[in-house]
Amino acid sequence: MDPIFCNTLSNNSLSNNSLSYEERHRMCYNVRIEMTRDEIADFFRLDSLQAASALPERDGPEKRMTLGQMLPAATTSAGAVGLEMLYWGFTPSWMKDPKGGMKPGNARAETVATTPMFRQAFSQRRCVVPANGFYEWMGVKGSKQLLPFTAADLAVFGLPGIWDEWRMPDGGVRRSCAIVTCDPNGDIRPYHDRMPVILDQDEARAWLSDASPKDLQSLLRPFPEGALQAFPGQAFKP
DNA sequence: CCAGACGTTGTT
DNA sequence: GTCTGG
DNA sequence: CCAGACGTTGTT
DNA sequence: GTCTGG
Repeated sequence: MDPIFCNTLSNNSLSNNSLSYEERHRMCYNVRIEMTRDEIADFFRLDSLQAASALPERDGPEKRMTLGQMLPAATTSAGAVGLEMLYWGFTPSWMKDPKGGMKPGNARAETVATTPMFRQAFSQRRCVVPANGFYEWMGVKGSKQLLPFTAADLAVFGLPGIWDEWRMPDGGVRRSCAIVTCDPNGDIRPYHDRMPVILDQDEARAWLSDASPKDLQSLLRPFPEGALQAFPGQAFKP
């Protein structure tokens, strides 16, 4: 059995940045990525050997991923879909010093195609992060908890994103991503005014294809109402 | 015209 | 790199 | 969420 | 007072 993904990827300097506790946890999306590499490969219809070579093994029990960590993602290179790890926090190629700079973890569906920061990535560098859940804040100020959601009919689903590559002075590169958000559906609206765009297998492939901007944009809509399940009994304090 | 921004979300 | 704000 | 702005024009 | 920017 393949190992399972975890929250903390040791030996990776990119995940070990200096975000404060507050900075890490005020971010909108807390994503659940708890699946085998085979399950990830299956979702993207890729060979499990490729997943095994591109993605690291688990090194801990955590499964809630947040900004500043490395995420498994499918990207397209020379027309072929492959897997890699991307830093969550979009770091544009023109950024002078990625430490402390602007590194958004989300891109709005309404603006991702046109806003200067994202436009080129939208047309040329799209990715999909596999997930099997996400979390929304629940409760009153002072005692908020993270409420888990899953997609009723999708054990694994895809979170569309965009990525860019930042060249380090020493010649190394950091590939990073942002995940696309949209209006909430009726399941999420009680908790938040945004939600991640959620794609099934076919839609994920379409997002990774060279589809027209119009067709790409049409993928970025709220998940059908009633298709998400909340698990209040599993809510937790981070 | 040039300097500076360029993004998202919102809690312990 | 490209747009915007002063 | 809080601090700070809140107006206009626009160059050698 | 209300909007915007961070």
